Amino acid sequence: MPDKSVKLNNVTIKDIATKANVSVSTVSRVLNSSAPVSRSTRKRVMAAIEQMSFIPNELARGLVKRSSKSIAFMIPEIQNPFYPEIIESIEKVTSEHGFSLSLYITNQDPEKEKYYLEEMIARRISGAIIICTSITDDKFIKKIQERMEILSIHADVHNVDYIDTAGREGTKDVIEHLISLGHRKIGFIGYRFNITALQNRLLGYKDALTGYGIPINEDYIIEGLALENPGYNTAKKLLELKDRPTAIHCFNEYVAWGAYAAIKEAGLTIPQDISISSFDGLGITELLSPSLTTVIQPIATMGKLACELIIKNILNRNINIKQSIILPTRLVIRESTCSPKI
Amino acid sequence: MPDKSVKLNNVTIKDIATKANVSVSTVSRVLNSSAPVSRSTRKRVMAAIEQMSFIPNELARGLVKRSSKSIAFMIPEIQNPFYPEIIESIEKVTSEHGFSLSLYITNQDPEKEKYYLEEMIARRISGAIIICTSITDDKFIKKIQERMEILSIHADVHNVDYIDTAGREGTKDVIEHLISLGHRKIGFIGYRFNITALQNRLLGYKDALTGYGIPINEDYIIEGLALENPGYNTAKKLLELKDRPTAIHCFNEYVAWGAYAAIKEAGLTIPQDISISSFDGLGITELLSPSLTTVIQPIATMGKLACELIIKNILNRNINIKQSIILPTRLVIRESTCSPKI
DNA sequence: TAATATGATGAAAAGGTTTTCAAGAGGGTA
DNA sequence: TACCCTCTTGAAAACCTTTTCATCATATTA
Repeated sequence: MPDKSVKLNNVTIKDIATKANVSVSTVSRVLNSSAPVSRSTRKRVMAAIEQMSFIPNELARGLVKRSSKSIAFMIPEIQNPFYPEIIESIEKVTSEHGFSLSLYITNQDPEKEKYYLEEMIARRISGAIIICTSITDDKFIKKIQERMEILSIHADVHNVDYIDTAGREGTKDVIEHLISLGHRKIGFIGYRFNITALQNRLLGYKDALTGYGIPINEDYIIEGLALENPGYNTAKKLLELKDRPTAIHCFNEYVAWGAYAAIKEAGLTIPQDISISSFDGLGITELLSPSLTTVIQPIATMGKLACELIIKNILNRNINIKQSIILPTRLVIRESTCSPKI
Repeated sequence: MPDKSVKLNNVTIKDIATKANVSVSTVSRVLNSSAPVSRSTRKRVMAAIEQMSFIPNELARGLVKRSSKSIAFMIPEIQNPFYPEIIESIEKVTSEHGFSLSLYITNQDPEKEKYYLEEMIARRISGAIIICTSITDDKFIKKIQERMEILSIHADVHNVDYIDTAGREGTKDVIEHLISLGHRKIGFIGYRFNITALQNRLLGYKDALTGYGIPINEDYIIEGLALENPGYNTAKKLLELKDRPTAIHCFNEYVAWGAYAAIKEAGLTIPQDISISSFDGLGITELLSPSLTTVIQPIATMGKLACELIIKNILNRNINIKQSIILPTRLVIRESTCSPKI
């Protein structure tokens, strides 16, 4: 039987020092190039490291440095393909800078969010990027901030660095597009989480309608979605309305997919029978058919900026002023929207 | 201007000891319930902890415990929705057991894979789950194994715990289904990464054809896919063949989506003009239309088992025998397959 | 030549825990 | 009364680094 047994080989900086016949301080200097070391000693030390395949203990390092050189990303869920996409962009930056990336999935449970943030502090995580958080307890956040950098995406938290995309304006744009096509009965499908981004985009929806003097029909707006198959179930409901909308805008593309399924199942055709629009610009959505009219938010850029900013703050903890960055969106008109049937 | 300035408040076990008028050892005992402490002292200590909002330093803890109580998950990519799905199941288990989860994305670059594994050791990660690895260097793996638990998914690495699903059998099943419908010209679309799982499922494809005496047409098999839009581009190529297949099996569902797009773009209908089948059973795929005939592999179970097994091994490092678990798959016939036109 | 700067190195403290060992206080038993 | 146990606690070592301070040798400057 194959035996994967183990002898815990733990060579330390001390062993290297002994082998290279120098002090541990010198080894440390070689390791970190933190002070000049003569060419010959350096060579000896390097050789010892190589021979003993020494790997420095980051735990000990972090202990004295008071930081673990790692970033946490706290997300409500991961099934929505928006998250993998932004994770990818964040991971790229962390790995470039020698930070590791920890993932925390909260299901947007505020208790869990708080618990995780404290856990991050325990682990001396250097900084946390939180997205779509539901925490509103400013005092708590302030306490956390005393111990760790935080940056929030898609939710404007008091005194916390903030990155978002122009959800209100972007949504207004696409709704105006629908209106310009002749739609007056426009549905709005929200999302399972009650996040500020949702409220924000909903405002854009109302802006557009109001701007054109179209009364807001609350029956057309569905905010809190079911846990399973969000989008699918909601779209179904909208389709069952006596005076059903001729167009539906979906808060995000994950929801739009569900709507697509529901509409096809009902035997209706997009866009002839009903127009669909959405918000996100996910790579994967480009495979949808008919292609989806959507508001593209620069997801990768958002992740990249967020991560770069938090790393900058970590490396240079004296930047004390809250930063806010709102990135522009871009409407892309594709096949899923057209004028309503007369 | 809002000022988020900081005074690094770092209360330690020592401060608690002073405040509660006990020794640090006693505080530690309270913290870990590692030894009996009298009711009254415990109370005083707890009060001090509460009052000073003390959070123990996991770095220091990990240093003496020689482990950071964290699991790493190393994946080649994250765009394929298979990964979020398995991440979710793993995160559930890690968080239940008080482990944190670190994510490493390798793009299946063997150098990066090695680099990351060493980084994990530096960080005293307790265990690494690796999936679809391309590392074949047994010596290297053995060295890693001396320092950290490893478990491999979808790739059988020498002497490393191994979890997989029955890709060969599952693929054979679905190909036989296509054959039974009357298909003889069956394409196979692979994936962008050259992983053992791919070779494995390809064997199942060949098993089925051979079993029915159908000659294997190499033109119908495409293994190495382009980086962008895998599936889409490949399906296009297959459609352009003079004698094009009447059915296409896709290695995974991410690829199948691309194939759907290509086929619709070519003005063909699924399944009347061409049947499509795949492998995965992703939740998100249920939204595809027409619904996809697929081989369901128990992704969440796989992640859960993997994580539970590695945690068991971490907690109990004397299990020295390689474990292999192969989970069964299940064919689900839906709308995307039918008999070929005569 | 004397004073000073620079380069190379080591010793020891610090970072915050857990763990081992030792010891004191009571209670019970012979 | 003398001895042994158990319960509770503290002191100190260990975990593995980085960093500060000090020392010595050599090179530079006045």
